[in-house]
Amino acid sequence: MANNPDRDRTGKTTGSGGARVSIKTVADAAGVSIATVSRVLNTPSIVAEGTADRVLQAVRDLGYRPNLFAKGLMTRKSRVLGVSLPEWSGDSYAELMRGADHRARELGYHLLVTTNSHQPAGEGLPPAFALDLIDGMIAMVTSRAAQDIDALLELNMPVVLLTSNADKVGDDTVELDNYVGAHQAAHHLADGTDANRCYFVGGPATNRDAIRRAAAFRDALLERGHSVRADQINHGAWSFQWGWEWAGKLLEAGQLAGSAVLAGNDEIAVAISHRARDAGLSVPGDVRVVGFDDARVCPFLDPPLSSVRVPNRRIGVEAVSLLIRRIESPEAEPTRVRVPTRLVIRESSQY
Amino acid sequence: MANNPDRDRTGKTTGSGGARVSIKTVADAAGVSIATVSRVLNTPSIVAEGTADRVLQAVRDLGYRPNLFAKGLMTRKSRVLGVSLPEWSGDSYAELMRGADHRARELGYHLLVTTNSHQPAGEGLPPAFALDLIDGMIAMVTSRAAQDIDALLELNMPVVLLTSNADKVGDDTVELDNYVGAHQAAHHLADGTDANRCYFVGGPATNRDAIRRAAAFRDALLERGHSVRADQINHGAWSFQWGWEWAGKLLEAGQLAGSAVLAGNDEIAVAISHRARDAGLSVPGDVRVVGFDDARVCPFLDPPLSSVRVPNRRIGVEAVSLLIRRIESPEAEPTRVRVPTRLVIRESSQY
DNA sequence: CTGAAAGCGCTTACAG
DNA sequence: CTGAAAGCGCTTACAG
Repeated sequence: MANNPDRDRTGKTTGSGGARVSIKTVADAAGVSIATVSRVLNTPSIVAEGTADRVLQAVRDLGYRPNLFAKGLMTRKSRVLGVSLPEWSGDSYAELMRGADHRARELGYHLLVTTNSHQPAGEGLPPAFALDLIDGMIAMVTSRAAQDIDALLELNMPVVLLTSNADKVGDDTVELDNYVGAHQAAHHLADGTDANRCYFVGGPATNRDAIRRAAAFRDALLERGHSVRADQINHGAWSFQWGWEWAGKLLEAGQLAGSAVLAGNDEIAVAISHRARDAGLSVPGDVRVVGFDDARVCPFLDPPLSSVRVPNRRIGVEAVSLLIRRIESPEAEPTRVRVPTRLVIRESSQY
Repeated sequence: MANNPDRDRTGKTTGSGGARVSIKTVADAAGVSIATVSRVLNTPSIVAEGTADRVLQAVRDLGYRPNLFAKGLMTRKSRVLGVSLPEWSGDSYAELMRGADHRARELGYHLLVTTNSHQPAGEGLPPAFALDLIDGMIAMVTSRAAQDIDALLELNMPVVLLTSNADKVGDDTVELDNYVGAHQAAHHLADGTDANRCYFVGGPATNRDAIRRAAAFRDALLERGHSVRADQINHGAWSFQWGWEWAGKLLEAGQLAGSAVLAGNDEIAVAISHRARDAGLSVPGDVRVVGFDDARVCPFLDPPLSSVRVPNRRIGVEAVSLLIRRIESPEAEPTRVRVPTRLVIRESSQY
C-alpha cells in the first residue's frame, strides 16, 4: 500500500482542495465574520438562532475542527491532563488508569501519561516541556521525601496528589487509606495465630504505602497487648524475589511453620505461599497468608488468596474529578478524598 | 495549606513581577530581537556565539520556556504521540507502555494515551478532538474488521498499527508474530501427548491474535498428519472464567485427564490448571498446560507455567520508533516490524 | 549574522 | 446580535 496521497508533508489534514479549512473558510461559507463563527462554537447563547444554524451547517459541510494550538494560545487551556506514575506495571496501575481515562473522557479531557522511574530526585515531576501543554497534573508520590511534594506544589499549576495516608499532602489529594485494611488484616491473622508468630513483609522502607501498612500492622498487635519484635516487621521490595527470600530465611530458622503473614502486595504473598508449599508446608494449615491489592487473580490462586482490596479504579476516577474541578473552579475548596481499603478473606488465611 | 499565592486564575505560571515571561521579555533582557531569541533556541548554528550566550543567559535567568501553543501554531508539531489501546489491563499493556514511554522520552516526545473499549465500531479511533493535538498515533487493532484499519489510515496523519500477523496492514506496522510461538507450543504438546488429545483454548473468535494462534496450532497438528477436530479449537474470552468453564466441560466428558492444552493467554492457562487440580488431577502429570504472554508471574505459579513469550516492551519501543521516524521523515520507506514470540518451557507442560 | 514584519488561527473586548 | 480589530507568542521568509 502506497502512501496516502492526501497526506501532506506535515502529516496534517488537508481539505479536498488542498487548502486547510480554518475559521475563515467557515466564516466565508456562512457569510459571517470569524468572530461569529467563534461565538457559535463557544457561546452559542449569544448568537441569533438563524445565524448559528448557517454556521453550524458550514462547519459540518467543511468538516471544520478548530485548531487547538490557536485556541490554546488564547485560552491557555488544552483539556489535557498530565498523569505521572512511578512506573508502568501490574494490574493496579492499569485499573487506576482505566478509571482515570473513563472519567476524563466523560468530561472531555485527555490524559498525557508518563512515568518518573528514571528520575530519582524529583519523583512525580515530568520533564519540564510537557508542563506547558497540560492544564494540570495528577502525580503519584510514593516516596516519603517531603521535598517531592513541595516540588509538585511549586509548579504553579493545578495538581492532584495521589498518596498514602500521610501528614503532608497537597491542596487536593486522593489518599489511599492503607491503614484500615492492613489493620483489619493484622487482627484477622492474630485472631487465629499467636501474635508472636505474625509477620509483616512489605515493600521498601522508603515507600509510603509500605510504611503505613507496617504501622497499621504494628498498632493492631499492640492493641492486643503484644509488644512487636523488630523481626516481625520486614521491608524489602515489591517482588516475588523478596517474598521468596524472606520465607526461605524464616524456613531455615524453623519458624515458617505456624506463622501468619501479611504481605505488602499479592506478589510477595504468592511467593511466600509457594515457598511454604515447596517446603512441604500447607497453606493455610501451616502458614496463613494475606496479600495486598486484591489483584484479579487472587480468587484463582491456589489456594485462593486473602488480600486487602485497593479500589484503584476509584482512585483514578476521583483524581480526575478533583483535578478537573480545580481547573474549572480555581477557587474551589481544597479537597482530600480518602479511599478506603478492606480485607477480603479467602482460603489462604483461614484458621 | 492555603492556595498558592503565585497561582493565578488560569493556573499558569506567572513571573515574580506578575508578568508572564515571553520571548519578548527574553529579547529585551538580552538586547536582541525576538527573532534572534527564536533562532538561538531552534537553529543555534545560525547565530553569533556571543549573541547566543547572552540570550541563553537571559533564558536561564528568567526561567523562560517557549509557549507550546504558539510554537505549535507555527510548526504544527506538538511532540505528543497518541496511543490507542483496546483497554487498560494487565501486565502486557503495562510492559508495552513502559517500552513506549521510555523510547518516547529518549526522543523528546510525550504520550497521550486513551482506550477505545467503549466504541464498538471504529476500534482504534480516539475521539476526534485529540487528533489535532498529536503528531501521530499508535493504534492497536485486535478486531479482524478491516474497516477499522481503513478508518485509521484515512486519518491523514502518521499512524503506526499494532496488530497480529495479518494480511491487511498499514504503511508502518508492528506485527506480533503469534504464529511462530503458537506453532512451537503445539508441536511441544504433541511431542508428549497424542495429537487427538491436544486442545487450543483461546480468546474471542473475532480477535486477530486468537485467530492466528489457533491457526498455528491447527497447522502444527496437520503437519504431524493429524486431522484436527472442531472441538480441539475453542474460542471464548480472555478470562479465568472461560478457562475454568472449558476445563469443567472437558472434565465432565471424562476427557481432561490425559490432555494437553495450549491456552490463549496465561489467565486461561491458570484456570485450566486449577480446575484440573481441583478435580484431583496433576499438572503436568495428567494435564499439560501452556499459556500465552509469559506474564511475570509464570515462573512463580504452581507449577511454574510454560508460556509463549510476547515481547511487549519491544513492541512499545518499536512502535514509537517507527512513528517518530515517520513524523520526522514523511518520505521514509513504509516499514513493517515483525516481533517474534517463542515458547518458554517450564514444569506445567513437562512430559 | 540580525531585525522588522507578516502570519499562524483563534478569542474577546469594544463599538455599533 | 454582529463585525472590525487587537492580540495571544511564536517562526520564518525577506532585507540588509
